[in-house]
Amino acid sequence: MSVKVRFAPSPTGMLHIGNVRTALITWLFARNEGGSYLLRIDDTDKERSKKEYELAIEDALVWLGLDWDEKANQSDRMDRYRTVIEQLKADGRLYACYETSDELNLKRKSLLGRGKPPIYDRASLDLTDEQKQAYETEGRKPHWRFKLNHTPIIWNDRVRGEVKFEGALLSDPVLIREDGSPLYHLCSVIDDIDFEITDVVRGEDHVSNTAMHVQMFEALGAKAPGFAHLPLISDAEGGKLSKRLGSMSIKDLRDDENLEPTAIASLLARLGSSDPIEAFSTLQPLVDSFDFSKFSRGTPKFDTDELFRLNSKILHDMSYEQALVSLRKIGLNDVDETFWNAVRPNIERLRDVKNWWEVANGPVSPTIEEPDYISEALDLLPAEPWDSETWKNWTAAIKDKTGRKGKELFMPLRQALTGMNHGPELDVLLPLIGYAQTQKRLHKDEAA
RNA sequence: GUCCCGUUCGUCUAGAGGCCUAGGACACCGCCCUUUCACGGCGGCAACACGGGUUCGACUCCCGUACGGGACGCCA
Repeated sequence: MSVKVRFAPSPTGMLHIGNVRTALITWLFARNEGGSYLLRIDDTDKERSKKEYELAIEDALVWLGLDWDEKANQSDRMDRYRTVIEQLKADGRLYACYETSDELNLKRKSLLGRGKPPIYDRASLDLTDEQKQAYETEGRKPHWRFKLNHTPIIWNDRVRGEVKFEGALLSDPVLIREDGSPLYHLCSVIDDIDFEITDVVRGEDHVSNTAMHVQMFEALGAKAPGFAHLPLISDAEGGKLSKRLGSMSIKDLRDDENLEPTAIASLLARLGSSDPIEAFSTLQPLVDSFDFSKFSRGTPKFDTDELFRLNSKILHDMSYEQALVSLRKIGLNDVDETFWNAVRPNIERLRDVKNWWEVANGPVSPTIEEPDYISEALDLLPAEPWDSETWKNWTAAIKDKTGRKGKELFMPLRQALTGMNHGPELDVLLPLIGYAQTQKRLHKDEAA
């Protein structure tokens, strides 16, 4: 049977680095297996779900190159959930509870205070019809819990191996709110059944949920899918991802940091796996090499510096054809192949091309520390026309005249011409700057 | 607090009792290339958390300690 997976974000905010990782790895798995990918929008929380976030999520996935074969919104499936709810009630797997949130909080605190795990005590399970009636007349509405079997729960996880849970150590999950709306656990399991999901890929923060879900699949007469729980990633300091990175949305990385989507994918696809982290300009090699068994169970550190390194590398190797669309997007319509090839080894982000474009087309503030030397150089500046040999001829002449060589010879010229002490090869750059501007920049007093 | 998971070079990891004087990748450092910087090529530095067992032998198995992560919602 071919694999079918889903990525199920809730549209309550921008995708952040952790979400993207799950989305990517799930996708890589599907594509590697030749399976299909469902984008499922978990928008059952009406309060927090927003259409704009849903669109932003889709936008981000498209940008990253993660295409989906099918899309569904949980908000469109409420009727189906209601049907299942009735079935579960009829089967006696759901029971009505009347505690308020405050009462439950109190119970949890008290349990915690006594050094016990805060597991729901099932007090409502023993309510008589009369007692329930009394609550109802009091104006209380029930929320409903799924009655877990107190038996061991075992599954074979693609990442964690055999995972064992004791049913008795889990709280009966609330599946239906007081207002009658279904909660995540219920919707997720029903959808996984209805959409015939073969493998659930998610973060390890879900392992205990999975234990409950396994019993829910059974209760609904379905075979549980396979599971893969990835370790969460932490930030470079080893702390929780939330500090800075948790708020680092994919939008920030794209718009503010100007990163290439493949840089992000290159890092997230391999971080925590035994494959080396390499800069890839397409997703295909990541698809081809994907294997859950390569992932370890430890929590890897996500380092943004690594992201920037990969980004530089990808840019350095990027062909003009590949860069073209992005260059247009940031308004660099006149950059031609010669210019691109000249500057790409010197950029870290695509928009750095702008800086070099300004260096070539002025104005710049030249740095002139040795006016006498620069003025000698100016005297030797060849007449037009200029070509790729001009720089070589010019510097050879300067070398003869001044006896300088190496860094002494070149650096002052670079600084005077570009205002910087690093940059593209000057034999390429010089003709792009042109005679007129070169002459201006070598005049120490006139900012050109 | 309880339960689960983890701990090998700075980082991501290989390692499933003798193959390990612990391998790779990235970073770092050095050299080379380039009559400059960067790019590129080559090389070097660098780790088994700690303490007990088990064993002829432990990075590998067991127990404990420490540290880190996760879970314990009418969020997903």
